[in-house]
Amino acid sequence: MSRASDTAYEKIRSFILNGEAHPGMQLTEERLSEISGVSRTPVRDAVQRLENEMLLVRSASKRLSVADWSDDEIDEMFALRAMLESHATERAALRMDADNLSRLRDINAVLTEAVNRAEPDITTFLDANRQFHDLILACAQSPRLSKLLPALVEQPVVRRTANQYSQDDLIQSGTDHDELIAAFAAKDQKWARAVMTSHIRRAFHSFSGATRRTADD
Amino acid sequence: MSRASDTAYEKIRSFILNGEAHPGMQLTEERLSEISGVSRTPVRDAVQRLENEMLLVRSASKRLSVADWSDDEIDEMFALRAMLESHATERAALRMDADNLSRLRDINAVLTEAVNRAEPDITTFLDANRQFHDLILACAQSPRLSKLLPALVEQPVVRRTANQYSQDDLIQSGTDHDELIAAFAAKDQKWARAVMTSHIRRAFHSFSGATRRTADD
DNA sequence: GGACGTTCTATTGTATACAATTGTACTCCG
DNA sequence: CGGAGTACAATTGTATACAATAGAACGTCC
Repeated sequence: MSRASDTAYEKIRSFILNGEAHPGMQLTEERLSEISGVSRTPVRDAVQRLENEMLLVRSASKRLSVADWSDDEIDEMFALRAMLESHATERAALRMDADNLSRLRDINAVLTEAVNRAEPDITTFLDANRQFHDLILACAQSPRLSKLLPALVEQPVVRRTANQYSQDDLIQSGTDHDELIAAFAAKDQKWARAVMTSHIRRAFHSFSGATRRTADD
Repeated sequence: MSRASDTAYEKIRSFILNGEAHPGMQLTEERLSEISGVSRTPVRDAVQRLENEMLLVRSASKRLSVADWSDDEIDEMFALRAMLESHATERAALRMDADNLSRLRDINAVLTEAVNRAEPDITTFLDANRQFHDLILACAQSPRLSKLLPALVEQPVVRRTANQYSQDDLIQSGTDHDELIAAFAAKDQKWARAVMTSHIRRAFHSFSGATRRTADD
């Protein structure tokens, strides 16, 4: 989109994700306009986008507030993401070419290096991880998927997940990616799909295992 | 959303769907503002929604045009819809209560009556069909799905599909719904899912069989 | 005559002012 | 003292005017 609209989107998004806003917190468009430094018009564009990603919700009558996700909703998000991203992977396996395959290898080399240090570099991991998944999505060549998936790969969850990861988990991520690359190289759609599914399901359990300490523990 | 914004959405949508606009046709915001009778501000809201549904696309540099779907994109849409709606059905099967079950029965009674006439009433069929699927989606109780699915159930395709249907196809739709109701009554998630999947896949083949006559005919 | 650059026009993007709606607090009556 | 009604405040929705940008058309220079 446009410049001011984009900066508004970025600013508001990071305002929400960097913990400056707590779930359920009410926000007026004017407040968001102050935060992002642009007028309400581009703010409204940004807000609509964030509503689609369900980072913001329009409560009762048109009042905006920061979304508060229930455990069930987060579970659902992982389930949907697993479904759609596995589907994307299956498509990508069919359409993968040598160039993109080698790009995937390069990206994962960076990722692997970052997590194998004595002190893993989470930021680099997150960045490379996103690049990796984005490239697969691009290779799937499905405009629909490209529109739907990003709304499911919410940073808050991904980030919290990564922070919960042990170093072994992080390294396993790199290994999963290696196997995906192998599946792509073999043009084996089913294999690729299966690896992606377990990759995401593991992330899910890592996340929910680390954050759900409801009754016991 | 708001009043003007909604009327803009409706007007533009029907402008596109009722064949007044041809795929690829360029549209300015001002033109859309004339069509819908409101100013550009609410038009832009509506446009953003229609972009999400991919009825409109922002070409090259910010110019709006009516979407033109390739065969591959339509295939993909059915595939995604089958996936997500089957998932919704599985969730709904778990959460279905007696009230909603009886509502489904009522809706399908209307549908069945409409398609069993000498001259099937397509409009009533479409309306009842939409209500049926919407209610299942509501019973799935997943805000995410409720946000994602509608963008995949584009009227243009559904409508064209229905028009391609033979009367037997229409009647079969009602029968599918009956079986779904039975699966819900039995609280059998897998059964419900399977019926929904084949319900949508059949619609897909009915559609693509009737409309894909690329080389011949 | 063709290609590049420049001006002009069409279109989108942004800000601001105003209208409509919703929430809130206060008062007045029972 | 409580509740309904009403005025006021806060917030969202809409219109319009203006700014920025992309496209097209024209002219000039080689």
